[in-house]
Order: sequence, then C-alpha cells, then structure tokens
Amino acid sequence: MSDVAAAAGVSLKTVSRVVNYEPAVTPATRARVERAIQELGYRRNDVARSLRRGQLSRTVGLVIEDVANPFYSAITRAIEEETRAHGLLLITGSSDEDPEREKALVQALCERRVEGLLIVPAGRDHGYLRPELERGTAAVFIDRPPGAIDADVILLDNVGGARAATEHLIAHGHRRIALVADVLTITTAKERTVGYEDALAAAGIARDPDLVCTGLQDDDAAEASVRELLALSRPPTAIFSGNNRLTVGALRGLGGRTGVALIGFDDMELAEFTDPPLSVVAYDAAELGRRAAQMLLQRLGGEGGRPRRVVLETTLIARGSGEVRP
Amino acid sequence: MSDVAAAAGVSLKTVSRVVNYEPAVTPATRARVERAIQELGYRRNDVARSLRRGQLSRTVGLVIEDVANPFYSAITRAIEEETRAHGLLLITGSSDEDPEREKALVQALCERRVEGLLIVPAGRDHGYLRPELERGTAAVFIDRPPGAIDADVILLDNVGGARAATEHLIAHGHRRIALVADVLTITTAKERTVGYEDALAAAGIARDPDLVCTGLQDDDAAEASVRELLALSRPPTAIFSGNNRLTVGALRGLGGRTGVALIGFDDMELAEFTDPPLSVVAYDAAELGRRAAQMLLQRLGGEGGRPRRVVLETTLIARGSGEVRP
DNA sequence: TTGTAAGCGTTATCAT
DNA sequence: ATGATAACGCTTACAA
Repeated sequence: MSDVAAAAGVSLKTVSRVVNYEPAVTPATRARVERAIQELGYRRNDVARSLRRGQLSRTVGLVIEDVANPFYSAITRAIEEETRAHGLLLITGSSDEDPEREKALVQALCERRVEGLLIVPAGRDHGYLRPELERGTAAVFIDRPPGAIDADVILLDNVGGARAATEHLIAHGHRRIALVADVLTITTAKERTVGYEDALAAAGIARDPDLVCTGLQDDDAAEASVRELLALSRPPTAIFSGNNRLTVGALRGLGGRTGVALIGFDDMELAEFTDPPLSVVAYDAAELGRRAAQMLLQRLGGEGGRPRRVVLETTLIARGSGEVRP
Repeated sequence: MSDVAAAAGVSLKTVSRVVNYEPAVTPATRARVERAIQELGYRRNDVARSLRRGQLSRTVGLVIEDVANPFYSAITRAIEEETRAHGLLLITGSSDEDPEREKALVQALCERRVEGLLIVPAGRDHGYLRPELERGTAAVFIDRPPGAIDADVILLDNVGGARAATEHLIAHGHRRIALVADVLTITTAKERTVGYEDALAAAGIARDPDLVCTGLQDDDAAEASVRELLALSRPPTAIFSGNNRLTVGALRGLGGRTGVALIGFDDMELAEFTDPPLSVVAYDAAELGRRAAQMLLQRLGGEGGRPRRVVLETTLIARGSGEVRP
C-alpha cells in the first residue's frame, strides 16, 4: 500500500480511501491512485484489514461429517449461498465422525477467528466451545444437538420419519421388519431406532433382536448385515435402513432380490431408477443448511435471546420398494 | 495476550514463547502462563499471527462449480484430506459455471491471502490471475485448463473416455447413437463431443445432426432432449450422456424404456442398482483432487519449473445399460 | 480534500 | 531464560 502511495504521490491514507470507496477523494487523485494500483498489481490485504477493524474476519466455519456424502454437500451448498449473500466466505472441514478431529477443526477455525461456527457434531461434549461463545463467536448446530452447552440447533424429525417408514411397512402387511442402523451414540441413529421401535410397539409387534442390526458404520457393514438377515431361518420381509450409506449397503446385500421391501432414510440421486424404485424418508437438506445459516447470520447481526431449536419435517416418498408385500 | 502476560506476571514475549512451544522457557514459568491462558480463555489469534509472520495465512482456496454435485464434493473431500495433513484450512466456493462469480470468488480468496488456489474454471480468461501468480500465490487448475495464462493443471482424458463409450456402443451393434451434452464452451463437454464424433467417424458412421443434442445445462434439458430423440421417426438405439446430471435427465427421459442402450460419463451412487444397471465412463474423482492438492503443495513448498499438465485415465464400467443391443 | 499518528495482536530482533 | 521494541498492512481518530 505504501508502494502505491509513493507511486501515486499521495499518502497511505489516501490509498486506503480509494480502496475503500470513501467519498472524500478528488476524482483526479482517485484516478492516479487507481492507475498505481493497476500497475503495481496491488490487492488489499484483508488479513491486516480485519486485524485493525476489530476481529471481523468475514469468514464462517463449517464442520461436517464428510463433504463427499451428498447429504452434507447439499447442506454445504445451501450454507454457502446464504453466507455469500452476506459477503462471508466459508471455511469447511470434515470430522469423519471423530470427536477429536471435530475439536481440532473447531479450534483451528477459532484461531483463524471465524465469526461464526456451523457444526454437525461428532462429539458429545462441546464444553470446549464455551470460551469461544462467551467471547462472541456464534455457533449453530446442525442435524444433531450439542452436548454440555446450550446453542441454536436445527434438527430433523428423525423419530417421526422412522416411525412413518416403519408404519408404512406394517400397513403393507409386514411384521418381520429389520432395522439397519449406525452406531447408536449418534443421536440421529438413536432417534431413528426409537421411531422404528415405537411403530412396532404401537402395532403390537414384538421387537425381534435378530432383526435389529445397529453399530453399522459403513455400506460394507450394512451389506454384511443384510446378508445375515436373509440367511436367518425366518428372514425379514422388509428392511428399514437408517441412512444413505447404509441403504447402498442394504441394496448390495439384497443382491437384486426384489421380494424384500426396503425403505431408506435419506433420498438419493438415482432412487427413482432402482428396481423397484427406492422408497425413502426424504427431507429438504438444503433447507437444513439454509435455516442453519440464517440462524447464524441473525446471531451475527446481534440478535439475542435464548438458543433456539428448530425441527424440520420429513416426508415419506413411496416409489415402489417400500410397497412390496410380504 | 497482554492480559495473560499480566495475569502470569511475565512479558508479552514469554506468553508468545509458551504459545508457540519455543524451548527457552522454564517449566515453572510455562506452567504459570498456561494457567493464566486457561483461566482467561485465551486463544491465539492466527490473523494477527500471519500478519506478522509474513502473509502465511495457512489457508488454501477452492473454487468449483457446485459442491452439491457428487463429482465436485468427492474432489473437495480429497483436497481437504491433503491440505489438512499440511495444517492448511480450506476455503471453498461454488461458481455455478458463472465466470463473474468465479472471478469474484478468486478475488475474495486472494484478498484473504490464501496461500494457494485450486480452481475448476468457469471462465475462459484467467489473465486476472497474473498479478497474484507473480506475487507468489500458487494456482492449480482442475478438470479444465486455464485460459490466457499458464499454470499447473490436472485433467481427465475426456476424448478417450467418450470415444471408448461410443466404440463400446458401436461394438454392440448400434449405429444410431445419440449424444446428450452440455454447452460446448465447457472444455470437458467439447472434448467428450469430440471423442463421440471420433468414434463414429472411425467406424464410418455418418454424424446425424438430429442425434446430437448439445447446450444442455441441466437434467430437465436432457430429459426434454431425450424425449424428442425418442419421438424421431428414426429414433436412436443408444445414448451417450456427457455428465452425471445429464444422465439423470436421460434416464428420466427414457421413462423406464429399457430397450435403448445408455452410457453416462461420471459414475453415480446407485448406478449398480438401476434397471438395467448403468454403464458409465468412470474415473477416480478423489485422485483428481488429491493430485491437484499435491501439485499445489509442491509449489507452496517452493518447487519451481514449468507448469505441469497431468491427464487421468478413465475406465468404462459395463454394467448392463451399455450392453443393450439395438 | 488530504495527511499524521496510533494501534489492532502477534512475532522477530536484539538486549539483558 | 526473559524482556523491550519495532514491525507486519491496514484503519481509526484527529489534524491540517
């Protein structure tokens, strides 16, 4: 900047004025400065800028489980849209469901002085965030509630969605319905399991432990579980799978068998083209991201008040696989 | 930091030493400082830090077309993995195939002094980057080459992949093969079109303009085109679609018709479960991101030399839809 | 309209 | 082993 000032024969401050479109500059001076900027290839340093202006980094941090998962990338995209509209850049990171990694990411983001944090929590204890929150960093949790602190959060109606799927299967005549779910320490997995069990109980169907497969962390685990389910002496006539990855595994485990009903939680890109077309519990992932970003932006805008909790509804999309009869 | 120093009864510099794990500090002093840090909830300010240390922001910028597209989110994830290993955070943004948006994003990233730039270019003229490159910001282009400047780039063998797909269809007896492609100003779309035409020419099949649908920007456009193709007096017996979004549209346009062969460029999540299973031109999207990040990291590490150009191979995965006979 | 001086939170340099 | 001081590139407050 001082180089530009020298080249244009003005003071530092005048260059600053030009760069920031402050009005108090003669058109002639402005032109001279702009020429110098062009020639020297000067570009304002936002790092230095935010330092002096009081910690406003104009960035927001996002920690999710895995960007490569369509569920999270849809959320990411929606958040990006909202933040961009406010001139905020987005720093992203994947935690891979590892609490340590989540914490390390959040800390790196805080050191970089992001103005706000959007987190799909992997860990259960977010006490480590308290100092940040007290110091004014806003935080909004997505998809799962925070642990050990109180903060804004936006969730899905997991219990309701899982219950609806299970009820749907029951309504189509199934009584031996298997569950394929992730580790139950993940609240979404837990809630979807509860929804499944609620529906069975309401229909007076005893919960058969043989049919409940939990702790499945990837598609391979789901595939193996489904194979085992099919090998039972009394195999299930229907399967409810708890998320998009597990649904892929379940389909693989079914190996083309179309006689077993299947409903998956999370809509998927080619769901309408599988054989039979895949019935799913769907919801608006983009809306999840959008609302989270909006809540964060409101907090950044100075909005006070108690932490809020928003729950988004799910919809059952019946395409065929969930309507197969026993 | 000065608060911490005061609380611990030491100087600013000593706190800095503790925070940076510099050896020259008595264990006793260190302990005292660390207690003060705990109590005050102090966290190092990386913004100020990078200012003094000479512009090392420890961040890298990534500009892609759309994170919500699985192709790009896979790339993003791989890049994240590489940069994380080097302590670099990733700032991401989607250009939506809009050159202005790409440029605005890149400029915002440069103002924030990212150390390096990873770009899937939307525009054709990257002259605007020259000042940044001269000043030492590294840049690597992904999936498409830069325009008007010379820089490292990692590409896919689009011509080869498209040619292989078309040859495969020809080998299965097709002579009326339709093309469903994006706007040809996008180099990947152009190259895939060239590969398609090459294969036809090599087989002595005249290019029928009725069968060549280009300029399709989304799945809806592809769906409409496929419907029109099927309504021709002499409809195609096979379709080659130029990317994952267009493939979704093509499938929709086919409306369950299984008699028309289909090969898509880009593998997809449920491709193995469609009816018939979807044949695709696949490649390692993660590898694309990984290699790009590695090239960037090498440049950041001071590696000189002429810009490099890496081309990744594609593989034809025959699952069924590409093997349907006319 | 333009310029000067101070300071944002940190690290580098040089003393002690 | 510890500290004083300047400096990073910029903006704010004030002066001319």
